[in-house]
Amino acid sequence: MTPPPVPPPIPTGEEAARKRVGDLDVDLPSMAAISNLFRVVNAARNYIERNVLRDYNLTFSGFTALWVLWVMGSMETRHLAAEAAVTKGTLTGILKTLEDRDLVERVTPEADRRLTLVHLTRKGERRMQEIYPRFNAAERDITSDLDEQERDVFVATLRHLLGSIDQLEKQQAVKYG
Amino acid sequence: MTPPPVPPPIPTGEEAARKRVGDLDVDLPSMAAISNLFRVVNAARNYIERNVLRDYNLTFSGFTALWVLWVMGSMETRHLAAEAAVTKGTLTGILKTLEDRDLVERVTPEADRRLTLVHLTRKGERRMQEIYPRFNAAERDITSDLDEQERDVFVATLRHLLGSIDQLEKQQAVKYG
DNA sequence: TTGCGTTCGTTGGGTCCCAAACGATAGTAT
DNA sequence: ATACTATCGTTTGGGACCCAACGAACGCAA
Repeated sequence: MTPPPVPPPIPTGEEAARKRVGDLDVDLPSMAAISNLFRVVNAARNYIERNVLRDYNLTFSGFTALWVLWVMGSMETRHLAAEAAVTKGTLTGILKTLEDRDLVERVTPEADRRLTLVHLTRKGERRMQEIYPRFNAAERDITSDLDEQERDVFVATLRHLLGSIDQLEKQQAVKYG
Repeated sequence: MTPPPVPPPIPTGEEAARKRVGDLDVDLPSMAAISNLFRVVNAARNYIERNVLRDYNLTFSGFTALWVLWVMGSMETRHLAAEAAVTKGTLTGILKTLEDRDLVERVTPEADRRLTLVHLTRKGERRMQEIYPRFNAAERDITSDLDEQERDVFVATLRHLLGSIDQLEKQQAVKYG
């Protein structure tokens, strides 16, 4: 179906960037890696939002919260925030939106009244069963042009990077903690 | 310290995700690729914001706009928006912030008074010369654990994905355009 | 020249996002 | 009991973000 055999295009601006910083002491390969990383995520996010989430009036963040609850089950706010990679304050707003739409519910456990337990409602559960196949189809669309090996290597590198950044954060924590 | 919590602090969730969707007809490798992709970008963005941009009171978006102007020179709003991967409306706000700080300036060309030309001020130029080396150092931090080959393969795959998503968008455009 | 479709940047409304401050609650040491 | 301290989720304030709607400006044709 797709004709173009291989050579991946160099994104607009990469050339200009090379020229501009040519004089300075700049590591070009890491610049290419990070800037293209952000480009890909922006494009992927837009694609998924427009082709899937839009139909359910969900933001990417809202979907992420639902997904975490769906996969891992009911959990406390702070853990959900960590899993969804947002602050507690942000999550409060996201949950408010989702709760207004009856997709999640908050419960205060009597054992410790500081906590808030969040869980999917029936409606939220049904909604996820409806959405996730389409979400995954979009994920497949995006990666379907990679062969099996390229895809596996890609995932391995992503995990590698996650580990590296985690190490960096820990070093910072030691310095300033 | 925290007593043993009811929902265990889950490391990554990849395992849980596999279990949860195990019954459904789901493509697990593409799920791993996309979800880890977003994880990495969240982590990288946080690292850069906290360790570099924070010192200059700049958001990631603000920096991106400055960077595009720095690398590619003065340009019209709609092009800047496209390069920075935000909508025109969003850019209006970003530019307002940057202009309030005298980092950029807006000029209406007489030839076509609908347009707005944006360029870096002297201060903006100096600021970028100051920031970019540190920004690039952070990029290097993040990728420094990859060997040369792994890094190059990674960049090639990112370009590959960019091309794929671009194709997908074009197909949508044909469908609905 | 008057009208009309198009192309700009901006505005408005709702959501998201963070950091910091806050109030309620819980645990512990006086 | 009375403080002190730590830990929750929420609130607040400023910015970012999208989309849809808007008005100004343009270009062209009747």
